[in-house]
Amino acid sequence: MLDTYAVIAEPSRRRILDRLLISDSSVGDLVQDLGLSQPLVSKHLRTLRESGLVRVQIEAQRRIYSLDAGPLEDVDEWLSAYRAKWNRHIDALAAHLDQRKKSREENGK
Amino acid sequence: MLDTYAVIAEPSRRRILDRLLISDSSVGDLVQDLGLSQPLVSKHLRTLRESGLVRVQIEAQRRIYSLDAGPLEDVDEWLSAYRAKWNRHIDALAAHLDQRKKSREENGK
DNA sequence: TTGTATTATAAACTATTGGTTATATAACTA
DNA sequence: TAGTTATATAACCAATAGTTTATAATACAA
Repeated sequence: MLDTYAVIAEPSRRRILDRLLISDSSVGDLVQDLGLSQPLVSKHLRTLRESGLVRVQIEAQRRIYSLDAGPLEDVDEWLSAYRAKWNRHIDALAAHLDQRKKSREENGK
Repeated sequence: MLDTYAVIAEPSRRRILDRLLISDSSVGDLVQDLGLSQPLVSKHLRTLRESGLVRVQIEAQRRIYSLDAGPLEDVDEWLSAYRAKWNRHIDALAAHLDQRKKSREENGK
């Protein structure tokens, strides 16, 4: 079984998740909207199901899939340690631009 | 070339990033601290370098690697759309617990 | 220059995975 | 019941990726 990181590494699976973010949908809906083959969608849905990112609800012959964002929280938590870093990056950029601006102003003086 | 999602899907690479979060370090440092083979570390560092997540600084025979969290911002942005969902999940849980508490209080009354 | 450290690269192997095609399963419909 | 719709599964293929072993490249030290 794939962990959450591996599951979201696959572009088609992210597209499926993004689609389910809009609304619950059947396999057929996903096939239509994403332009993927039905077996492929079913296969991706299986791994999404097994990793706990989606839930199924049987409705006659259809399976209605819905999002469960829960597992993504782990990824978010891991990312949080890095958030400070790229903010620092932005801060550095801002300082740099600020410096340039200051220089220009002084030259224009 | 692997995209950011694929790069962080690999556990050893996440360990390398986590290590670089603490301090810049040479390849040898990483090999020691993570207990991975030197060629493996070098290979992972290559993909990390190519995806822009680390930077190298040559210092004599050593290569000092440092973190660049920038690319992780894309992942964070993608995740942000889902944040509301798991918050809703937490809200639902909170509401549930609240309900239980209320019930207990009423029973105790 | 010769030897030693440090790191990168090449080659090869194995396992895994995304994808397709074909088929089975199950529920609805006429 | 027979046919149709919706989905899952199996078998297979091609490509890729992680890992190891062996070797090359580069800089320092004696």
